[in-house]
Amino acid sequence: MERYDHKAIEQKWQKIWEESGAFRAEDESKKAKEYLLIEFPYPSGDGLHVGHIRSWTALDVVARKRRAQGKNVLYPIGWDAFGLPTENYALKTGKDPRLVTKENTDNFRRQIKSLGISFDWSREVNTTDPAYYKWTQWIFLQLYKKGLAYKAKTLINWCPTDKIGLANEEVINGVCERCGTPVEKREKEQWMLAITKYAQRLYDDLDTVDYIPAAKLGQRNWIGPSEGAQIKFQIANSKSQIEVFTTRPDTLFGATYLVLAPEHTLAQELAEKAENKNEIIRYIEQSRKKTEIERTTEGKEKTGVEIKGMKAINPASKEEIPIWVADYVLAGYGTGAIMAVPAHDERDLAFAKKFNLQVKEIELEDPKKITEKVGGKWVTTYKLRDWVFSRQRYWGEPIPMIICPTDGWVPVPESDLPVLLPKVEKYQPSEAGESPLANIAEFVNTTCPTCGGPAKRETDVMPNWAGSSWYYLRYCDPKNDTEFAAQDKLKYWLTPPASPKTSSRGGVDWYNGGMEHTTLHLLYSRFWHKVLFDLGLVPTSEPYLKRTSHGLILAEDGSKMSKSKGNVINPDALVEQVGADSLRLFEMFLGPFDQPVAWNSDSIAGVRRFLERVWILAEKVGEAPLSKETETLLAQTIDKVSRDIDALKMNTAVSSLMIFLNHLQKLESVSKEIFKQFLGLFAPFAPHIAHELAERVGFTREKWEHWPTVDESKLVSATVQVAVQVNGKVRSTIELSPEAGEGEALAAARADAVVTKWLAGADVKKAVYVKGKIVNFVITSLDV
RNA sequence: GCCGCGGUGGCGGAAUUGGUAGACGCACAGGACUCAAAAUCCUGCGAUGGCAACAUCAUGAGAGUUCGAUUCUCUCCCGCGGCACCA
Repeated sequence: MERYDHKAIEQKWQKIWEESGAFRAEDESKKAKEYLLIEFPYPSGDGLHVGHIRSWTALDVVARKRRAQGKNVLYPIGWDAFGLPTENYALKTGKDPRLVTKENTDNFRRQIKSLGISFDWSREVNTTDPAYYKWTQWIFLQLYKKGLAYKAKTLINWCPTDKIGLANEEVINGVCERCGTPVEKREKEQWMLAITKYAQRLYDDLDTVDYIPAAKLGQRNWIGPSEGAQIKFQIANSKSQIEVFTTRPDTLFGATYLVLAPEHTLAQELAEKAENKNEIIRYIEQSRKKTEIERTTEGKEKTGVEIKGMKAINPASKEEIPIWVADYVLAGYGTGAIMAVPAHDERDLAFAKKFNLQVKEIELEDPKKITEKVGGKWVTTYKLRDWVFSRQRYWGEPIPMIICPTDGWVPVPESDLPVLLPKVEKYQPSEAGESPLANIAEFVNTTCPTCGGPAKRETDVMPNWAGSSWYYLRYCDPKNDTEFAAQDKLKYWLTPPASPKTSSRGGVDWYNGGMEHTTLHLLYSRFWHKVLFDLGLVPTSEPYLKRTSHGLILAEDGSKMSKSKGNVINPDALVEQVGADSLRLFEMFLGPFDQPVAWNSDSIAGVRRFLERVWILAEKVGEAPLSKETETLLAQTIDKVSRDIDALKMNTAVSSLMIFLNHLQKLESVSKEIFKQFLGLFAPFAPHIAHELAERVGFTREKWEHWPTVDESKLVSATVQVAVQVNGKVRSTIELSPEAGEGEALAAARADAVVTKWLAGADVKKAVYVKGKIVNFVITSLDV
């Protein structure tokens, strides 16, 4: 047999798989379906990251195993291609983002194909494709029609030099990433999505899905419901009232001052009548200029200013208390105003101490009774805020709205979708900081769909989160140009076959992605899905049944891989040198899948050697007797590998394949049956070499491409080793039948020569036997 | 500061409900093969003492529960990730 030539073998099988459409999911199938999903990548100019390979290979192993188990598997791939890096590259070079995206996706596609990952390429989607974003826009219109999209003023990061709105990511230590100018806050009318209307359902329905605990907890903390009271404080000698939110109405008697957030509208209004008007206005302006990062780097030192000449009345004690403005109170949470109880709150205490405010010790009231007594409301508030959906940028989906002087905001008629993103000369925003689209008269000027008069298009585009909030739906029916996906196809791919017709439980069977996406992306996507569910457009109330996460791959020194640090591993070179199968196996063997690992090329040699030993083993395949030992080890290996794959414990799955190979290698010859079963287990990890060997040994596809089953009767070996402890320390081991009872075990243990020595002249106070595991004698030693 | 996840040989890591700590792999050392080298194969490989049998110690540190703790509880230290004045 010639030596193992990974290049020839991998190219050969990749061609066969491509030409035969081996991994195409069938929309109509008698087989049970299985929908496996990875987070579709952003096609960056850096090319494929070794971290992509880790996560996609793991689900590829699952996909190949499920197919071998007779499932109709959907394992799709696409591109989340709108976004900042491509746009910034266009800003710098003037190159059309469409072109850059094409180049990058071509490169990614080539790289992924060279790894033999069993994606269904016939369903490839791209968020920047008008045939795709037509439906992203269409979903936005449904949100608008349901009253879930609205315009509101918000503060954005603004670079006065570049005249551009910045993402948080582009603000480094309070200055613009590009030019170093201090970033300001600027008020801007933006499209908002009312995700908070779904807060409680997004919270409660986590009980119906199977996410890793950290992901559920992340979502719950982000939504952050808290129960409490809204209580109105009358301002003395005025008609105005300040409404506060508190989780501790029981401490109402101890409220010795009120605090307004600087952004609170009342702060401005009350300042007008205050004795220290200018001081207050200055404070409000200062805190507005501060970026969030500045606020946080200031540490815990509290700042604030009293509204002088004005008092509020504590509705419980009827005492007059001072009113302050301070930026430790956030406008976006609760009512933007708090009652401060220094005796019961650390932050209030710190503030009170700094400004010499009264600290009043009190007896606690019943929270609900006191709330009712002072005319307050019992409410649930959430940390979750509505989703800012506008970007004053170019490389995103145009928001399909038109503003008409007579009719106001009017949605673009569905028949006119998609609103195409026009080509532009310059990717710079307009002088006023609007999207570059605002510079294109042909785009902006249009007619009102309602009155037919002249009107203007919205020039904001959507954030990247838009296209990724529903892509898993498009995979079910990616070519459909009359609906985002046909109902029967959604039903087939999202509904568990066994579930009752009335059940809305279902979704993608298994979604794996990065820990960094378990809050925002998952939450946004769940929100859109629930809206579509309410409209009767998807069959399930949740998008994903199961969610797992992978750990990052770091550079050898434990830092993040990045182009600027020059520590990025290029998978192309490894595929060339050792082959895709070695690289796949190596990444699976690297360490626990859900934990971060540092890259260490040293041990690639080990998995490459493993593949070569499998290659050589094929020469020994023939007629061979089957020993009890081999039978048991086979059963144990099937059992272990099967369970490990389903739990994503890929490193130990590979290790048990190695143990089995080590055993087979010692045999004179290996029976065809054993080798076939070994290949079955091995194929999902190293598919190319497995198929090649199967062909060479003469297995037809029907004969070997199915998942081996465990013969339970073979799983247990005839004897087990049982450790014998004396006072908790292992002194000897004995061979026992796994069924041996306590009497038999203790007798055998006492008969052991070493144990006899340890027990000589001692009182056995207690003897413990755990079946098949351990014997422990507790003795009082006479030596002491 | 809060939340989450981790800390085990020279290195990556393994250890079903508490039950023989170090599987598997890397590196290293010795041997076989070879004129030689590479590759491959065999053997060894936590630390300390001992020729050895063996003994003692050892899973970040310290305590606790238990016949028995890497695993459970408490306190503390360190690393990584996320959030951050959330009332």
